[in-house]
Amino acid sequence: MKKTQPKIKDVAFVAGVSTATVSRALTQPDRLSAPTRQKVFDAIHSTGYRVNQAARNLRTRRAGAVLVLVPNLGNPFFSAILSSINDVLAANGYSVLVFDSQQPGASEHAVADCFLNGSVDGMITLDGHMSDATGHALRSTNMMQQVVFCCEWSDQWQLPSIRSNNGLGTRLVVDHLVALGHRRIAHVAGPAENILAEVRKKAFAQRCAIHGLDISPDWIVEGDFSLGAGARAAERILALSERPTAVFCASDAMALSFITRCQQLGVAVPQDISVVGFDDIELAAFMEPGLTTIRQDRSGLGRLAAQELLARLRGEQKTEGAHVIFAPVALIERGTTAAPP
Amino acid sequence: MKKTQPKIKDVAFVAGVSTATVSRALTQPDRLSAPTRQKVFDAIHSTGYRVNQAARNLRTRRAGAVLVLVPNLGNPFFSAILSSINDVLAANGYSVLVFDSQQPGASEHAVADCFLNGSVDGMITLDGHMSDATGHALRSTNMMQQVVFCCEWSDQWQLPSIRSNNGLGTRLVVDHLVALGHRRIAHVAGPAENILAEVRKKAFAQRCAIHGLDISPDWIVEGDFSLGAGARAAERILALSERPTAVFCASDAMALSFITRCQQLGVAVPQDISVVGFDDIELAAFMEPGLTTIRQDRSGLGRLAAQELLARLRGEQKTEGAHVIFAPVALIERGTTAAPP
DNA sequence: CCGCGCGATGTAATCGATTACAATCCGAGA
DNA sequence: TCTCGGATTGTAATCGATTACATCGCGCGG
Repeated sequence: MKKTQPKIKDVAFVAGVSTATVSRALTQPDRLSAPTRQKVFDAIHSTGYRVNQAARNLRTRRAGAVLVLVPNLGNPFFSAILSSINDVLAANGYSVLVFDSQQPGASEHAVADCFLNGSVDGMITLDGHMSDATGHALRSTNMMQQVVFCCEWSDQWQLPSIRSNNGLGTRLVVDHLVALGHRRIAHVAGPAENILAEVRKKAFAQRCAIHGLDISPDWIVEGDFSLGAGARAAERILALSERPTAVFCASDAMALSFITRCQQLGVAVPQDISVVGFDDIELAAFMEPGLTTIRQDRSGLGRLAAQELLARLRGEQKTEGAHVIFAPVALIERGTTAAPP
Repeated sequence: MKKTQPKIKDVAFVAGVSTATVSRALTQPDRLSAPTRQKVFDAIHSTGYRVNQAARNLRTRRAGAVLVLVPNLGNPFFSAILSSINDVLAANGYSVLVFDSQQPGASEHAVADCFLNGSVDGMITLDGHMSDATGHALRSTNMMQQVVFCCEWSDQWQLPSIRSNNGLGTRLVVDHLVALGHRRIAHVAGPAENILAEVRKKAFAQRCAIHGLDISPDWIVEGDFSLGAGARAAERILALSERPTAVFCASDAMALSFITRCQQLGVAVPQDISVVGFDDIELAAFMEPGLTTIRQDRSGLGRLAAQELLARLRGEQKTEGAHVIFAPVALIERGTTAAPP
């Protein structure tokens, strides 16, 4: 049993060639004659050689890793996206380093400790927030070219962004409810500072206006995408004197707990009130009644983001600045919407 | 604006010291005199210096990264654990590299490509399966010392393992149901080859026997922890001529869809049938009725696993071989259990 | 006053792979 | 026959930090 890992020199010795030849066999096999290549591969197998990544990284000034910033890793919506990002990057020889950006100061830290010291080649962030400090640090090291937003984004930084068509999704919701006959529609929004919350809220207001609906300010409730927020919103909305007949929740999690709270308060869904979510998490199909919602193509979002980043890492980025790709959305009609009472 | 990142040599020049001194300021500040240390830190700030990880890794033969193998990244149960693993490791200067072990051949690949070439220092696996090839590869490179199981485990490899007290959790479930008066209890198990499924199923049978319950083989249904499996199990169990009055599902996801399917088939929970889950995912508290279940300390599991690994990376492992730590579980009584009809 | 020991710092070897440049060989064309 | 070009392979510099060892200076006991 060997004490130490074999190095390229050992392989070269066994194969009877130089270290340069071994290295070339690894990185550009075409440049070697067939017999030499074979000798080297045999030697690699017989010695059990493995390239030392640290050495390779040092020399090539690459890291072979990508940072993925996730706001709240525990949220299943994000982890599905992470999963598909991981698949694509792994298939292309990149490792995925994850960081939870909700950790206090984690985002700064992650960027500082991983990006600037060269331990990652690029970054995909699912978090639309990017502090000035982080942004400037990235810019000053020319790393801005290797950052891609996914799902969320920030208008402050001109960066490529893969996102669902939130405007369309919202319009589909409003149109669906209006078609059913609803004219009093509430909206449980995401947190105020969130770009998705903002876009969906604005699209909701616009679409309602187009249909000539009169939306009371009381019907717009701010949430935070979480389960708890849906329940709280239900209490507020059901307590209103002029109660809406339908609710558009900006996330499935909120829609879910909204419905639960309605049931607990003796309000039937969809008979008394219709509810629509956003995301189409797996559970939406497995509740009773099934949740009517907007499907986001989570694996597509992750895949596209990973591919966009890969293209940039290869130096193929066509467009400079912001390059926005919209992933498709679709209305999935299930059982939580019906005609108003 | 600088073209290139400053290196240690540049800092040394600015500070008027040698590179060795700068390096020492970074890694063992105590060994420097106060004024020198100050000079170096000033120079580091003024140059904007960042250590090059690849170079450091090469020299120190460390990677500063840990691999986490997750079966199905999209599963929120795992992502919560991943999140706490991440917190602990990040706080200790390690990056977290994730891999989805469900990718075909990914597990082998991940270990081969990351572990053996030195790009990670250790591994936490949430997947109880470890192929012979992987295990032997780890052993042959002395990497076995730096592997920790979390949640799931394998008896084949004598490795430290952090797990919930599955036996106790299962006993709590059975005792609870028996105390309510149930004597005909079904079990929706996990997949056959899964260690958690096996342990819970066995504990279930044993505890039922202790209570003198006669469990029909028809009442033991194999699932796979997923939402779909719960619905299918419900169909099978409700169709039985001799129907059980309570069901213990090996995961909350299965319990949830089991209940949904019951409702769809006109069977009331808990009036007609009681249901208990396992995990206590966040949603369990937000459904109606609330899901009675066994709480697993997900963040504790992740934290303990990370700490165990850190101890081993520091070379502090006390015990050789298998070191099992049990995380506490607790019965959370909500609304899906009641006395039998 | 000498020399020992210790703390602080510098010099240079080292980690292991990549790659610019040089050397060699071989066949084709003049 | 000689030269030129291309394909193949070797030599050695290089990436940037760490650290063994050497050096220096200083205080203190003998």
